[in-house]
Amino acid sequence: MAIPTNRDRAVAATRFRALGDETRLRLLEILIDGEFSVGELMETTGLGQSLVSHHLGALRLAGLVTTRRVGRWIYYSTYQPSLASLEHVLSALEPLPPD
Amino acid sequence: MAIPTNRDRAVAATRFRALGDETRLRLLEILIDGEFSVGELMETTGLGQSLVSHHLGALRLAGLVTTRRVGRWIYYSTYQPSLASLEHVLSALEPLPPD
DNA sequence: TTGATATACAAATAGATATTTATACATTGG
DNA sequence: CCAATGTATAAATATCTATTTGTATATCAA
Repeated sequence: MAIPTNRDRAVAATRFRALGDETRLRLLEILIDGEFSVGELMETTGLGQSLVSHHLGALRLAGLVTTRRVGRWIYYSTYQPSLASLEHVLSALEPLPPD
Repeated sequence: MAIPTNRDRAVAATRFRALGDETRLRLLEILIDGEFSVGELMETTGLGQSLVSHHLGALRLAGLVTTRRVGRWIYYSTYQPSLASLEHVLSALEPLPPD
C-alpha cells in the first residue's frame, strides 16, 4: 500500500471532518434511503433552509453527496462511489472503547 | 439494520471528528505499524510533547488507540477492534468527487 | 416580464478546536 | 527521599466551524 502523502491526508481529513457532525450524519442517513430536495430535507429534519443548504454544501465538497437539478428543485443523493453506505464506513469503527 | 439513535450519531460524529485532523491521521498511520511511546512519536513527527500528548488523548477518547504503561513510558497502539487498519476505513471513501 | 418559489451564498456571531506555554503528576535510579 | 525523565493537564490564544439572519440567484407560472 502506498505511503500516504500530505495531500492524501488533507483529503481524508476533510472527508472525515465532513462526517464528524451529527446534523450531517443525519442528512446522510436520510439520503442513503433515496434522493431528496432541500425542502424535503428541511421538512424531515425540521432544520432551517440555510442550515440544510450549508451542510449539504459541505457534504458535496467532501464528495459524499451529489446533486441533480429538476426545475427549481435540487435533488441530493449520496455519491455512491464515495459512500456505498454509511453503515459500511461505520462498521470499521463500531466497537466501543473499554476504558 | 437498526435505526441510528441520537446517541449513535454522537458517538460516530466524535469518532469521525477525531479522524478529521491531519496530525492525528499522521499519528494513526505510524501507530498502524506498531507500538510507540510519546517520545518516539515526537521524534518521528517533530511535534512538541504537549501537542502529541493532546492528540493521542483525543484518539484515545475516540476509542481509536489504546495505551500500555511500561515504566515511565506509555506506549500507544491502535485499538484493533475499532480500527483494524486506517487504509480500510479510508478505502470506503477514497474516490475523488467529479465536480 | 413579474411575482412566487427553491436554493445558494454572505455576513455576523457564538461556540468549538488546535497550538503553544507553563505546570503538575508519575516512575525510576541513585 | 531526591533529582531526572516521561507524560498529562491547565491556561491562554488563535483559528475554525456551526448556526442564524439577511440577501442574491435561478426557475417557473401567469
